[in-house]
Amino acid sequence: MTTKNRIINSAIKNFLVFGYEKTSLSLIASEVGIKKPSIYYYFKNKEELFIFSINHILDSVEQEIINSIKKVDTSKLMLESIFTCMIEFNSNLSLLIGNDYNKPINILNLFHLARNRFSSLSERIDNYYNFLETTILNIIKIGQNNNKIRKDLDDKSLAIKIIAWFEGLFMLSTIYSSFNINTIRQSFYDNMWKMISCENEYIPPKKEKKGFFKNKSKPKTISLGTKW
Amino acid sequence: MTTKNRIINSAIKNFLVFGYEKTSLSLIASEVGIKKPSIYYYFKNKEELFIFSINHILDSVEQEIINSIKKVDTSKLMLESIFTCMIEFNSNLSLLIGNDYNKPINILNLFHLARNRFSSLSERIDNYYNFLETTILNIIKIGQNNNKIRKDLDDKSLAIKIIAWFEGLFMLSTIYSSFNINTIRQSFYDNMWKMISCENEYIPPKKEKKGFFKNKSKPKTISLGTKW
DNA sequence: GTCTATACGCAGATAGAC
DNA sequence: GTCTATCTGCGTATAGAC
Repeated sequence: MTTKNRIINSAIKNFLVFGYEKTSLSLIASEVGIKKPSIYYYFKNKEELFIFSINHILDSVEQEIINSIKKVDTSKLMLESIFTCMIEFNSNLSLLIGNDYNKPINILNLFHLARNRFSSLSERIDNYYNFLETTILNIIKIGQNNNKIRKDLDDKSLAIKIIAWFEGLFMLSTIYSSFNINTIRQSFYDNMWKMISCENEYIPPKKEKKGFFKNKSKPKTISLGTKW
Repeated sequence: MTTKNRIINSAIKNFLVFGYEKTSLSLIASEVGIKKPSIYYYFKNKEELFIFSINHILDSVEQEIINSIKKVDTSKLMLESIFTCMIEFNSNLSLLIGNDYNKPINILNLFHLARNRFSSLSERIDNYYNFLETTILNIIKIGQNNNKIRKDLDDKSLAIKIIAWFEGLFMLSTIYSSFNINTIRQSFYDNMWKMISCENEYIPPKKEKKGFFKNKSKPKTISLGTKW
């Protein structure tokens, strides 16, 4: 592994854990086992190192998603493989960070900072989400054509919704300690599929008239009490 | 408005836009129209000011959610009012930031930083999500009892999923410029309700046998091509 | 390529006058 | 309560030797 690569690795690690400002070049240098001025031999400044790191992460995750989709051939499995891929990419980043840091990692955070600070990264991140959106949209269309995904759901807005769902889960797992993504990932995906797919076997309740929900009849008052 | 309140307002504003490190006390002071050492009269240090600000935000949003739920009486409207409340709280923060900054705000970012840095905030944020989770869970239970929300969806995991969904939308709107939350908020909610509610009028396709999806029969190969 | 030495600026924070 | 003046530390970045 070249010095340059070791610098990049350490940079990604520290940017993920501490953010941009709090990551110091001295820290990166000491982790790599060189002195601070040596970093300037490879990168013009901190900004260039950061931009390089983020681009590197985005290139990798896009490539992994493309590869993983190719291995399966149903819309259900394709969506699942994107989901798995995103989770595993996250896990790999966690691994990169190592056991020393047991703080949750949050790549979205870094993306947000990257966007605000550097316009070139703003474009790159848009490209990434554009790629995700188009990919998922196409999978949905295939699923709808094959009668596997509900046609009453608008494809375009469903695509965005799925992305938001995935990202929201990652986000939540880093800011809500009671929530562990690994314990629910399978049930989450199954449940999501249940909602969007034609395999839905829900049988409407028989005690209510079918028109009930459409009427503007005043529903029973539901006490929210103080219990919760 | 007291000096202390003006400091807090400016602090929230700057922490939201620039994050913790990049927000300097000199900047806050100059915005408020005082000198830096005056801040130390009200707050022990930068850390205390930050912790105070985050607690202030969380208290406000919790209160707004509690108030907004009380005004409606069906599970559909309750969920919708939580969603609306979260969106409006976000808009209010945008307003606070003012037109000068047209960068998207992202409160989740700040929560993540807060968690990692200060353990008292870590607890406070957990409390907030616990509150959200319990509130939504109870609404779901009411909805399921009244045959308005699908009973084949697990209530507890649905609650988490809804939170992830909302937060994911906010997150996405700040890191994906093609996506504007305001243009899709109503269709998003309607669509979500379509997925979780008993009002689902989806009719399974007639050309396929019902057992088709359950068989492990090899599906047609779907070419992903290079077009996308 | 990697180092030592060092410039420079700005951050958080304090002392003490008014 | 608010200020001026000042301390201290650490960050990015550069010059130039080896």
